[in-house]
Amino acid sequence: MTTKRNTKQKDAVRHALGESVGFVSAQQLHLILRNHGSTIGLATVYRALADLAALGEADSLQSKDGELLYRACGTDHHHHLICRQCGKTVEIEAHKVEAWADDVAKAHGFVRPSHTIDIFGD
Amino acid sequence: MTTKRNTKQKDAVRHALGESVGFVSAQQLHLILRNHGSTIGLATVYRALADLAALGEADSLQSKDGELLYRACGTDHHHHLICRQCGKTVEIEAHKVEAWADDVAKAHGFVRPSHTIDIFGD
DNA sequence: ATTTTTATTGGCATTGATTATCAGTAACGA
DNA sequence: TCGTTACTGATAATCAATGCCAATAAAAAT
Repeated sequence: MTTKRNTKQKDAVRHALGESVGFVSAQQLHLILRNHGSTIGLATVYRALADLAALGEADSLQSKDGELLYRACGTDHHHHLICRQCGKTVEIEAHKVEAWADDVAKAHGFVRPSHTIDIFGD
Repeated sequence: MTTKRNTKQKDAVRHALGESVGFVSAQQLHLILRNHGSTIGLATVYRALADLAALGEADSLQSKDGELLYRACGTDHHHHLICRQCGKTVEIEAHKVEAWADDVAKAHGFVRPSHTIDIFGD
């Protein structure tokens, strides 16, 4: 079977993501890493971010124009309150709302419910 | 000042959107219209959809891969329960959740709160 | 430690959705 | 009807994201 390997590049992405405040795009992270002397490739940044997101180490959401943005996070599920202007982000708890979402899905016969809940303001 | 004009193309898009069940992309709508004999341009479909969305006549959301999807809708605010497989869509009411979202935003000093709440299942 | 295996990398080409450009067209008020 | 100018449609351009592939470097095996 295929086994994941730990590479310097993935660590670099993980670290850069941890240093960043708020959400960053793969392109931005790539630039940041290059500016810090790394020779990491753009495709690698995309792959690393996808892996981190799959592992639950990173959290992703889509910006208004469809760009995928990432942010380091714990493994607990949570949602965000995001400033439209400065990008400042606040993590929020939404247990009751999540339960509601699951109930609504089940009530309509849907299985494996998931949801996207994000709040924006200025 | 600039005045909006009513054109056959915009009407065609409005109509095709009304006929469609669930969410459709601009590309899909363009194909549908061409298959029905229209010579409408792709760019025009994009412009018409953006206008309709701005007017509140259409509702938009982003698919998992970043594609913008549109759907005709009334002016009342609502949310969606969407099947990941077939795209079937159910409109749902979420007054309590919307109130919660506004409260959370205000509690953190954010103004002009808006939100995106969508539920997915199979 | 050295060799072997193969997941991963990085540069580049490609895809695909969306937007910009621009000359020609048509909506709407005068 | 006429003139203004918003709108259209074809095409080119943009840009995030992915596919491709020879070269590299983790782990495992020796």
